[in-house]
Amino acid sequence: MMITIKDVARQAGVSVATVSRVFNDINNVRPHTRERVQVVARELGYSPHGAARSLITSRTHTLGMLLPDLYGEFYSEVIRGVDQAAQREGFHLLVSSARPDGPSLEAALRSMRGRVDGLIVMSPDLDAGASRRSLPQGFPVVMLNCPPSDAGYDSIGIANYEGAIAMTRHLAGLGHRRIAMIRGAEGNFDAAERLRGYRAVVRERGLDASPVLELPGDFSEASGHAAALRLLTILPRPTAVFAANDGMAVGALSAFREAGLRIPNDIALGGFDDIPLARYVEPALSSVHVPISVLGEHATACLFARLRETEAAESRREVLATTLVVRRSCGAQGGPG
Amino acid sequence: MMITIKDVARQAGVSVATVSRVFNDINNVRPHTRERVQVVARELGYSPHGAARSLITSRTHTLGMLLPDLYGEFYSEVIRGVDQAAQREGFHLLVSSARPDGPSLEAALRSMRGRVDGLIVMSPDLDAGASRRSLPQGFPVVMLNCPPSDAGYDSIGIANYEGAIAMTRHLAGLGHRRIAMIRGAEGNFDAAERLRGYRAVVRERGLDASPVLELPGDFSEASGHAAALRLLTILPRPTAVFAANDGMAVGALSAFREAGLRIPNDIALGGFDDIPLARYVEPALSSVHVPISVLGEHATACLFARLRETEAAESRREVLATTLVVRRSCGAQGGPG
DNA sequence: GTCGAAAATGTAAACGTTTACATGCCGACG
DNA sequence: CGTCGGCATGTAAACGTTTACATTTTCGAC
Repeated sequence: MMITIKDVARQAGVSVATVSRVFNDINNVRPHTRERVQVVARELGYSPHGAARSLITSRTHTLGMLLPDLYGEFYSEVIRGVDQAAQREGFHLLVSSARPDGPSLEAALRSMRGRVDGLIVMSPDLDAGASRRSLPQGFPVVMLNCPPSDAGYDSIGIANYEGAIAMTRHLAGLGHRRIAMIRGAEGNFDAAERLRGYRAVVRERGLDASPVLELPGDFSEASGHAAALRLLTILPRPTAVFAANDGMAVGALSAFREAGLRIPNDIALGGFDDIPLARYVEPALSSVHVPISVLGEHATACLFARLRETEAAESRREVLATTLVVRRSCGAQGGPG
Repeated sequence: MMITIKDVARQAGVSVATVSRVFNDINNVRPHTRERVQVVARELGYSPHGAARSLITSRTHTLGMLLPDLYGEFYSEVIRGVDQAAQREGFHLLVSSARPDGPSLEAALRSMRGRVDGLIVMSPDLDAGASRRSLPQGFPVVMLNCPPSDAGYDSIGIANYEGAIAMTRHLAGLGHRRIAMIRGAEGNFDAAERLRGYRAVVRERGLDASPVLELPGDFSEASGHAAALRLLTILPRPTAVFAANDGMAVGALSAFREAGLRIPNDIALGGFDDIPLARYVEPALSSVHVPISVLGEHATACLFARLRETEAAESRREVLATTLVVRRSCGAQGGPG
C-alpha cells in the first residue's frame, strides 16, 4: 500500500541506489535520469520512509524535549525558542510531557531512544540517577533549569539567586521591612534558589525574618491565590510580597483585589519570570525578566554543538542573566494603581 | 557503541527473539529466562531502537503536528490539548512549525512520512492540493481550523461565523451603530468567516457599512495596534471595535490607551478566541470563547478513531461551538473602566 | 577504432527490530 | 515405549533505506 523506493526504481527503470542518490542529491546522476526519477516519484507520491532512513544513517534529524508539563506561558515560550533554533538546522521536535513521577519519566526517556539525536530535559525535580540510567551512555543531553548536580550533562539555567536578590533588594530599597515570599514548588531547584536569594537579602538588610513570612506555593496561579489569602492573616501584615513566579503573583493579585486591597499602596508585589502576561495585568507586574525563549534557543545551540563533536568533551554549564523589570505593582514609580 | 538487542541476547545466552519477546511481554517466556534477560538489559542499559521497531511494525506511536507558527497562546493551548489526549494513548508528539509558504510546508510533510502514524494539520491558508500531493494516499490526517474545502480529510473547526455574529449583535444591542472591524490575516479561513459574521449583522441591523470600517490586520498584536491608530482617523469615529482575535484586541487596547481614550466609555472593544490573557487586561476583554485545548483534544480523538479504522470511512467534519464572554471592555456591565 | 579514465549506475550488505515458522523439549496418554 | 501436543526457544526473513564496492557506460585523445 505504501510506496517504497523500490516501486519508484522499478517504474523508472533504474536501481534503488539511483533513486536514493536522486533524493539525497549528492553524487553524480545524469540529468536525464534524475529527471525521470523525479517525475516518477512525484507521480507515485513517493516520500522516503523516515524510520528506515534513520535506521541506516543513525541520524533522525529530530530533537527530543522532555517537559514536566505543557501548561503556562513559560513552557510554551521555551518550546518556541527550541523550535526556532531547531528549525534553522532542519530539525524536528519530539515533545513529551512526562510528570516527573518515576516510571512515566523513564518510559518517556526510553521510548525516545532511536527517535531523536539529542535530548533537552527539563525536569527540575529529576534526580540525576534516574535519568542517567535510562539513557544510553554518552547520549547528547542538555539539562534545562535543572539542578547543576546533574553533572556529566551539559546544563543551562538562569540566574535565579541573583534575580531574587535584585527583586528583594529593590523592595527593601523602597522602604519595606517586612517582605513576605510565596515559595515555589517543594523540591524544585529554581524555587530553592529564589528562596535562597530572598533569605540572603533579608539577612543582609536585617529585614523581618520569620517562617510565617515564607508561604508555601507550587507555581500555580491557584496556589498564589491561596497564599495571598493566608498572608492577609499574618500580623503585622507584610507590606510587600515577592512571589517566586509570575503565575502565583497573578493569583495573589486577584486575591488582594478581591480582598479590597489596593496595589501597590496597601501592599507591593513582585514576581519572577516576566511572562508576557506580566505587562498586561492591572497594575502591571514588576518581575525579574528571564529570556525564556532565548533559554530554549541556547539549550538547542548547546545540543547542536554537542552533536557536532566527535569525542566527548567536558560538560558545560551556562547561566543566563536575569534583569529586574520595575512596573507599577511594586510601587516604585507613578502614583496609585 | 550503542547497545542492541543482539548484545543483550548474547550476554544473556538467549536468542534475539527471546529478548524481543521479553520486551514486548507478549507470548510465553519462562519466568527464569525473562528475569535473566531483564537483568542483563538493565545492566547494559539497553533500550529498544525506536526507528528499527517502527520500521518493521510500521507503527510509530507518534502523532505529527503541523503548525504555521508557535507564537501566541492559541497554538500553545492547542498543543497542550493534543498532547494531553495523545499521552493517554501513550503517543508522542512530533511538532513542526512550517510557515505556509510552499516548499517548507511540503518538506515538513514529507519529512514526517514514516515518523508518525497520523497528522494534525493546522494551516489555514493551505490549499488542499499541495498537502494532498505531499501525503501518501489514505494517510490519516485531521485538519484543524482549516477551510472545509480540504475535503477528503477529517476536519475540525470552530463556529467562527456564529461567534462573530454573536459579538457583533451584542455590540449592536448596546446601541452601537458604527462598529469597526479589525480583520484577520488575508486569505485566512477563520478571518474570512469572522468577517462574514460581522457583515451579516451589519446588514441585518442596518448598521453603518463602509469599507473604511474594515481595517486590515494579520492577527498580530502589532497589527491590532496599527489598525487602532488608523481607526482613530476615521470620521465620524466608530463607537465600537470588533477585533478578529484577542491578540489584535490587546494591541488596539494599548493604542487606545496611549491615545488617551477610555474603554469602554470612549470606545467599546471586543475580541475573539478568549485567550487566558483576555481576563487579565485592563479593562478585561470581552471575547468569543473558543475551547482551544478542547479543540486539540477532539482533533486527536478524531485521529485516533481514524487510526483504529481498518477501512476508509467517509470524512467527518466537527464544528465546536463558541460562546460570547462579556467582560468590561465592551461596556455592557459595570461602570467606567 | 581503441584505450582508458571518469562518470553513471547496479549489487548487495547493513542498520535493529519483529514475527512466522521450525525445532527441541517434556509430560501425558495410549 | 512410542507418539502426540503444547510450550519455550531458536532461525531467518522481512521492513525501507544508504552506501561501499563492482560493474557498465560514456567520451575524449590517440
